[in-house]
Amino acid sequence: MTEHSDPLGFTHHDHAHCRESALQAAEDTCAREGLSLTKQRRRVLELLLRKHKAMGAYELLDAMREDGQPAQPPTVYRALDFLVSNGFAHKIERLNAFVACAHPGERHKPAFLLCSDCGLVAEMRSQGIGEAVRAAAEELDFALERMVVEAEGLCPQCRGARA
Amino acid sequence: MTEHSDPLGFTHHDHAHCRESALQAAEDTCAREGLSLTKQRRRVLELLLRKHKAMGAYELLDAMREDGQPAQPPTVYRALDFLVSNGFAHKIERLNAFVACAHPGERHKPAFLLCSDCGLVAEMRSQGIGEAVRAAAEELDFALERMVVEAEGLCPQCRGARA
DNA sequence: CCGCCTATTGTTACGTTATAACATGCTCCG
DNA sequence: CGGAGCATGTTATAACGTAACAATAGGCGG
Repeated sequence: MTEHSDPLGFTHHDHAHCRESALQAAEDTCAREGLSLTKQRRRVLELLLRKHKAMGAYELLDAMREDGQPAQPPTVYRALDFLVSNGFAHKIERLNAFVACAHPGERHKPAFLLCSDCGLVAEMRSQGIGEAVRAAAEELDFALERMVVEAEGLCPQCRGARA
Repeated sequence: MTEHSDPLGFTHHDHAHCRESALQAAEDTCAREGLSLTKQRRRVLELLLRKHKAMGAYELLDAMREDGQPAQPPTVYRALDFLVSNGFAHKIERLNAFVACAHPGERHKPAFLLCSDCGLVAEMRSQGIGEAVRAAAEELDFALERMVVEAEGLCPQCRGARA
């Protein structure tokens, strides 16, 4: 296993497990930090985990309607704000979409791989990239607060399919 | 001078000069590669260079209206598509906005610093970050095509102002 | 238990960003 | 000339996101 291991999405994995453990991590963190994982917040997080891909806010709204419990845009955006601020989900700027965090609980600066063919979104653990950005910022006396790193290209499968 | 030198925006610079040279570089590149820097495309590039900051498409439209030559959204988005595809401008995903490229002509994978206080957008030359992303992608057998790197935080000035 | 405070959610309406689809014009070249 | 291909104009609408205010719910001191 390397520092980039487990880029959620490149390999098969126990889906039910990752879903359960992510929810559990969210509950634990909320309990520990006095945050409330309310019904709507939990619902949105479950949807993100269920589909296990990047979803737009309106895609979430569609899913909520299909579940028989429709909601309005502000409801979803508020839930997403909560999830993102607390590290349970991330926004993919390039796609205007959201994914459940693949490493909840760990404090991390996420970096993503986006497949332009199949739409896969994989979250990397990449110490190296975070370090490089931090170093560049420091050299310019820039106080880094957040970083967006999204690499686009072809995932191994799609790359193969084109050969 | 380091590899991160000249992050356009941190230092004073000859504005008229950078504007002229960017336009010249665009013309040269177009001539060399058989692209046409048409009136609308040139207009949008000039506006980006004139304001020398990140501008939204509708901000550009406002400017065009004020110039007495109004245009419609598709016109601007098409010009921006051209400029971005050919490396004369970049999209800042985090801001849904566009900036003129600070290093036109050079083939590069841009990385940006965004000041969350004053709105400054600086384009870094950062070999290091590009390398780190490339390495991470390679390790996962991911065919990197494009990267989005946007570091948010406080620029030196704003950081100082808070001290 | 009650009433109050605060956080969360509901609801309506709207602002901002981006694109589809089709018509028109422009230019280069045979 | 004429048509092919690219660029632009034009209209309409899709997709993404938020402001503002009302209603509700859940915890806590009295």
